Amino acid sequence: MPELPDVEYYRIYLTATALHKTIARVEVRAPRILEGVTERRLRSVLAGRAFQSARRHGKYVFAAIEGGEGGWLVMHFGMTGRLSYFKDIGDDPKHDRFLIGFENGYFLAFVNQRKFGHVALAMSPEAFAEAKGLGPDALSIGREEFAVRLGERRGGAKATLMNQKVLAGIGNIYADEILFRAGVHPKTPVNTLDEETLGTLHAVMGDVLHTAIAAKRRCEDFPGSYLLPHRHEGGVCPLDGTPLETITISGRRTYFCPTHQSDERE
DNA sequence: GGGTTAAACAAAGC
DNA sequence: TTGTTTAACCC
Repeated sequence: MPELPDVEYYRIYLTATALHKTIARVEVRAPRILEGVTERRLRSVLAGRAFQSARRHGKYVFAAIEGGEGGWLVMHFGMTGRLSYFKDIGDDPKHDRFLIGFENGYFLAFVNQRKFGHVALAMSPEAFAEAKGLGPDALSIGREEFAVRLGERRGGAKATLMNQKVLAGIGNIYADEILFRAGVHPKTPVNTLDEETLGTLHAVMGDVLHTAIAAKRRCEDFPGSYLLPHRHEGGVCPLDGTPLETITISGRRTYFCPTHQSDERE
């Protein structure tokens, strides 16, 4: 579930709550989520330091560690996850897998019910993205580069949008939303899209992501014309009431409107 | 061989 | 329920 807009919200949340506060303790409650780092190492890197700033690339949040050797804490939320800043350790959220305690007595928890998330360390967001082979962030990529990167692919539109190596940040939900608003069938091979459609797709992607980030901060308040609120069993197209169709793409449930997203392969 | 896709996997709640 | 990894597939 946490795709770019959700993760951007976590970045903002971390920035608002956890910067410039000296870290007093670190506790890993589910070692499984650690990726290439031990609890002992995390402690030695974080204890006595503070986070300086936070960034995001795709579905990853990075928190800069000031002082010491520097470096960045990296978090990925998997299917289910969020951050929670709270005061009383007795009020710790369910499924908190990684806890950072500050000297002011507050805690920042990495909440991850299904433990599909990851916590890691990196030299920089750039180095991490490079090592992972991530494409440019979906919110920063320009129209030109977007068109070039998609143009050289031959996969379906949805699969390509979700491919983190092509561009980073789009998942199942927002891929459906973007294609719906752009009127593109999810299986359309991207290398058959003309320049104009690619431009539309890029513009729509930016609109959808910005709208979603704003909606996250206003408690799931999405425009009625969006596919998202109708993306369920028996849902209908918000534009004309056509029953939405569902297909499976790469094992993912895909919702689309058969009248507004024509199949260009035919 | 490289790009693409389907299948397998991770964990927990219902 | 979904993102990532792995295996199998296709020019």
